[in-house]
Amino acid sequence: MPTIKDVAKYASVSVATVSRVLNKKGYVSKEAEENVLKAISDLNYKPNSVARSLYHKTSKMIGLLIPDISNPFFPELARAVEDVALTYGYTVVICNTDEDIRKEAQYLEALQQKYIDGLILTTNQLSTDNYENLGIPLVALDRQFSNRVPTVSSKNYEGARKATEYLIKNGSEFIAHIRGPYHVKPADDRYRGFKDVVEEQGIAHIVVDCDFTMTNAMEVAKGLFEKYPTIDAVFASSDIAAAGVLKVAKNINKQIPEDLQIIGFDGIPLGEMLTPAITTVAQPIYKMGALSARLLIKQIEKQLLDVRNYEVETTIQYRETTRSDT
Amino acid sequence: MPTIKDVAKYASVSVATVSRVLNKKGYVSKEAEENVLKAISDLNYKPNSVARSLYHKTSKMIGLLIPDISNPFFPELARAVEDVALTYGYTVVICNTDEDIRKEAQYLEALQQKYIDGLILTTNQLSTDNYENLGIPLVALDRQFSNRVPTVSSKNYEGARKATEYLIKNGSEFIAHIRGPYHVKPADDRYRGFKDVVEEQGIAHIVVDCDFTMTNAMEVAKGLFEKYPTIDAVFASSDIAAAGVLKVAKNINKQIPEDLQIIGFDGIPLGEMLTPAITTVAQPIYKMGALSARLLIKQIEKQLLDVRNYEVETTIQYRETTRSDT
DNA sequence: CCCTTACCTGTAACCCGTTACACACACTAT
DNA sequence: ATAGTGTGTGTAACGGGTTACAGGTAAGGG
Repeated sequence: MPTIKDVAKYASVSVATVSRVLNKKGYVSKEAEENVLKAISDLNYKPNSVARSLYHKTSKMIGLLIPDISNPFFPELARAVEDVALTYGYTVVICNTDEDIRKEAQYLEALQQKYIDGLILTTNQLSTDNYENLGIPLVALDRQFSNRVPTVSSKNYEGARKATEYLIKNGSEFIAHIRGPYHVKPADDRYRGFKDVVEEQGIAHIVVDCDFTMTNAMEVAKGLFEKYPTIDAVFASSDIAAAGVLKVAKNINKQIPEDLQIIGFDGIPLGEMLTPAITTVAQPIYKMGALSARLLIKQIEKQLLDVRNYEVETTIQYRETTRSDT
Repeated sequence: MPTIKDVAKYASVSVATVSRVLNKKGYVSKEAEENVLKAISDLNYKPNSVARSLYHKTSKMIGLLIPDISNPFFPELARAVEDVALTYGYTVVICNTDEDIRKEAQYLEALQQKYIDGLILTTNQLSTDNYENLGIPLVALDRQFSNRVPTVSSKNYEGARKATEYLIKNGSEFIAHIRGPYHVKPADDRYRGFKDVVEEQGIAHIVVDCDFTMTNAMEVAKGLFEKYPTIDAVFASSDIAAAGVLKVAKNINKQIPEDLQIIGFDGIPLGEMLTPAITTVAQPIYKMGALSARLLIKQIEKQLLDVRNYEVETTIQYRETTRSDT
């Protein structure tokens, strides 16, 4: 690979002139510029971005910390981040943290040593300081953890309310909520939305815990239906959980949506692939990912943020696991 | 962030000594070592990997070029690559190429400029030279493209044969094959496996094309069932396609597996989530990803490869879209 | 004709590690 | 006493860019 020195020699100028041409900075005569340009193309010269990084202390790389790319919620998010990053000339480093504090710390250290330009966080096991001390721009995606960090999330509370109200409107009288993990903000908000509505309207209800896996959701659902056979609707905190509920319900021959309504949350593609397709409170996942990437890059490029916190709308996707459809 | 000079000053030694301690190379007295170690921990010094990269022309980063992370086949692969990479101290840069020649070229250039240490390729739009000219270790994953490049793939031809034979054994007499894109080697091999079996056994069959999306699969399946209502089995080249077929079949009230058997290929988690769960020719996806990462890192670290090409076994996951189950 | 200003260019320091090389010392072998 | 080996340490060049600074030329104004 040719270096800037080779180009300089070939074009009979100094490296400074080459650099000036490359960066379109400072004065360069037309003649010199042409020579340099020709040298660059003749030698097929590509500036070395590591050397640039070293000097500028930036890397044109951003990190995306997610719990697990194989959780179907994240690929679309990652895709959006990557798409936006690419258009601005950034590359994305994906880090699966498994919500493990040690892996997270390990990644943070590695990324910092590489002069990573910014971080999108959908995970926050470490204390806030650990992130802020990195001294680089951050965006919290889906989960918020500090009011100093710009955040992109969706209206989880409202979405949960809408879902619950919809189930009730369709005639359900005993609703189960399968909630997500406790330390996760969206799961808490969805739970609150559910609880507030059922309590306001005096509807019989039950809440059970579940992690992010479908296997767990199936176990939980099985136990639920055995213990409370009269449950006539389930609001699941994720589409994965809803899919698990659906599978169990079909196995025990419940008619969907006649005997049991199911509504999920997230709006992942899986929901539509199932039969019956799952009604869900959809978040604009791609949009959230893209938005957070833009928000991050804006910070990196020292632009002022007009809005620091985005709460995007959720919309109910009316599909086949709920009755009536308006 | 402290630099090696700060550490040297604090420990009253030269930077060379600090470097020697860091890399455990050359002679260092016990006393000096202790001082340096103390300085490192007192100052919380972390060596700057960009500077290291510049000198060593390596980056401890590997690139993973995939068509699209939101295609459910890839997250598990990416996850495996990332897990292995992490244990060897590498970070992974994910590149969604969309099978687009220009995006691929753009990534290749960016990665090369960053001194990327190696590449795992599941995509090959560019000509072989473009990859080999990078002068870095490569691994072809899922698709092979040159006998100079170590490859990890699964026995697509055999898997397809097994699937087709299984459908026939279960009594199907008119089998459709929904094949994948033409330029993709695994799709071709699966097609050949299917064709050879139906021709050997003189079974009525039809082959139709389809891309990687479920929407397309649904369109294709709809057309197929309208035109050939007597089709009694479908072998789809991917689980996504199989899911599309299943959905269409259920919509037109075909009894699965009584009226119609469906078998997919890949073994993505989705297959199990559906009801009925899709019988599929499963590839050990995680294993393939992990294997290719190890293969790549071995090359990067100049170890000799005892085996250069891995063809992993496929296994039929007997589930609910096929009859009998042995 | 002198001074200012715009334009153009090169030298060298800098970013932060790594390592070749030189030098110094202690000890053994001859 | 002298050469040779193993230790221990520092200086400086290097990797490949960027840029402050110095210095040079030409044009325009007074």
